[in-house]
Amino acid sequence: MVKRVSLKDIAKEVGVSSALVSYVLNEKKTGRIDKIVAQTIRDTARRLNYRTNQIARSLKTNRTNTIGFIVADISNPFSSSLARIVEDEAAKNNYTVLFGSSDENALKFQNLVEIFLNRHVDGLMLAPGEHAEAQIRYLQQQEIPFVLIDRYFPDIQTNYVILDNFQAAHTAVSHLVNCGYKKIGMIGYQSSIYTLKERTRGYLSALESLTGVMGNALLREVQIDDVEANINEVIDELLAVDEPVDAILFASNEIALHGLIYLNELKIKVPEQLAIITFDGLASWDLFYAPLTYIRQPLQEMGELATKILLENIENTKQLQQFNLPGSLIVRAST
Amino acid sequence: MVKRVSLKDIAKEVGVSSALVSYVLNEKKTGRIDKIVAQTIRDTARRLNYRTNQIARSLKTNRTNTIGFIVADISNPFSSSLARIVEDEAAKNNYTVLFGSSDENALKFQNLVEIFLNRHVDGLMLAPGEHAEAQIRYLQQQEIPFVLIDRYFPDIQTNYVILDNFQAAHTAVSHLVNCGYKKIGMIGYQSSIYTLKERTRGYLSALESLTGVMGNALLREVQIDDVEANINEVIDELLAVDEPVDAILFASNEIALHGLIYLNELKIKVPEQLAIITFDGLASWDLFYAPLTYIRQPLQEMGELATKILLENIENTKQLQQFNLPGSLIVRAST
DNA sequence: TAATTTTGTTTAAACGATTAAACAATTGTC
DNA sequence: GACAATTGTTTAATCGTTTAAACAAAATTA
Repeated sequence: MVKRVSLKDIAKEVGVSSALVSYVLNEKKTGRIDKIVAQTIRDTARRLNYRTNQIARSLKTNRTNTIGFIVADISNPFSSSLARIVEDEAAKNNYTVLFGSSDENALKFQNLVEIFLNRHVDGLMLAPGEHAEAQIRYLQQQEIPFVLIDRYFPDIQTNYVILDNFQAAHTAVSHLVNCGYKKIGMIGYQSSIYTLKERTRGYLSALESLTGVMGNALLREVQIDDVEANINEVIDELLAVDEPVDAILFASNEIALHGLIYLNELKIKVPEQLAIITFDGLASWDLFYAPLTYIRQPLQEMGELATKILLENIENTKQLQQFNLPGSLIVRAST
Repeated sequence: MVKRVSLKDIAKEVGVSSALVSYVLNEKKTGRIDKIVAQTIRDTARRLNYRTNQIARSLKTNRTNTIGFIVADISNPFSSSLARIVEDEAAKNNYTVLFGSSDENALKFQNLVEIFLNRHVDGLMLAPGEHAEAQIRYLQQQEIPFVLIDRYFPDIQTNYVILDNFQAAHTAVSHLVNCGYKKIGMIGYQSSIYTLKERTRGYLSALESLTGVMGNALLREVQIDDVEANINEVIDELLAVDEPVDAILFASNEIALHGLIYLNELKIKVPEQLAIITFDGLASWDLFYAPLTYIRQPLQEMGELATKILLENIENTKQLQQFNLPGSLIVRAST
């Protein structure tokens, strides 16, 4: 690689000290520096195609202008859309984002945190999976700025931005009840992640208060790290019985995707035979003959807000900020 | 933030010089260092939870163990799948990947390259859009290791890994002809990107050689940065005429997605009225009542190969490596 | 036993920036 | 004209590593 131009190279070329070059290029002490000298320095920097060595700067300033973002699964549109929003928002503030995907694997999550800390990110944005509590506590203890997104731990006081999952599930069930569906099932995740648990809690609570049905006879769960493993099976459990459900709430785009594929196979008619409602919008919902009714998460707002909170925490330690954002019900053809 | 433990802290604790600590932790001069001292150093490092300051190391070694990857659009599953593959492959070799999404915007692409170079990435993996030639030439001139993926410039001698787009399009058309379709249209991108042009060239060439049809009367193009802008219009041009096409080749998952949504609106029957074939697999193709026949790109191989080439180029400058990988035809219900 | 080699460790410079403090030259004040 | 204030610039230390070179002590050789 060609040797890069340093402050010293510019200084030598112009005939001044490198300190002066630094002051000029960083626009410090602007009042005191000779205008002509300053302009010469700027011109020379441009001519030599000078580019700040961020590594050296970071070493001195102890700031990298970098944030680390660990999503649950980068190949899920929920994560990748969020990734883009956060990247754009960070870029506006002169920050670069390092991404990592934990794939719902606690060890991978931990390794990514390690890697990011080694690289001295200024802060972390995290969508933590199961068994990440210790890691989160460690970050707190080290006073490393971070914000949780999409997921959080009720037992740990942290910054977070999440969907109000309880309310969202409640809204979904309430909509199905209003449409006249009587036997409403749900397929959620078999996971201890609190925000996901809130979805099933919202479902159960709504069922009870709106239809008087108690218990979770119609609730089924799939593996979070391998939805396809038992999705068909649980759908069969809800449908291939004497009194099948007449509506299903899917707890995520991923569950809905694989669920619908199986419903296609079964040639179930939506919404005549079975109504469908799901969490998360997806462009491809419109590929299905009955475009899905869904709970829209305010991704843009979540991403912007989480970035804002994180950057504020990096700049100066602030009060805890916790946001439960409302989802919105988008009614379409499947209910 | 809590002050972090440095080599010096360990050295003080153990009562040796920080050089010795460095040698031990990096396993250099292993033969000469006293085994007991070495073990004490390792134990102390662990006890104090020492973590290398990569910033300082990078400044000295001029290596960051980081690569920058600029994709065309991180929210497209093609890009995000590739991103995950490259991330995993890089991690195996102890590299971290910085991602950026150019969104087919030459300026954004340029800015991302700048940002990555400022951060001293050791190399770049790029899916360049239009007007990126100058930038690529600059990288060459600066002798910065890089590899192009998915796209390349025939006029510039670089490392690249791409799909054999000409052959893939040829295969697609050939399949349609074999199925008995007579009037085969294509919707591609209105773009000068060479690998995309190759798709239309493959289509035209196959049409000519297999059916004797010359010219591009049935070829339509949509905007690459806004597919939805005119996709409906061009579909109308192919269908709402006296002799409509009986098959369409879509040049990407994105075009196919929006195309199918419109076909759903039009209540066109696939494949009875119209056969569909597309580039790129997508889990959601199965949401469509007639799961799509498609050209599968060897993503895993592309990602692994490109990473391997890039890392080889970082370690030591190697011969140019150029790969045109074959796609595979996955025949399903839409043709 | 003196000279040499080996072993174990330290010293010190370097990477490229930032920045407080020092300094010289000029300008202003009384 | 002496002193102070301002202006413009440089000096030098520092961030936390790496690593060649130096060095002292112990072991080996002659």
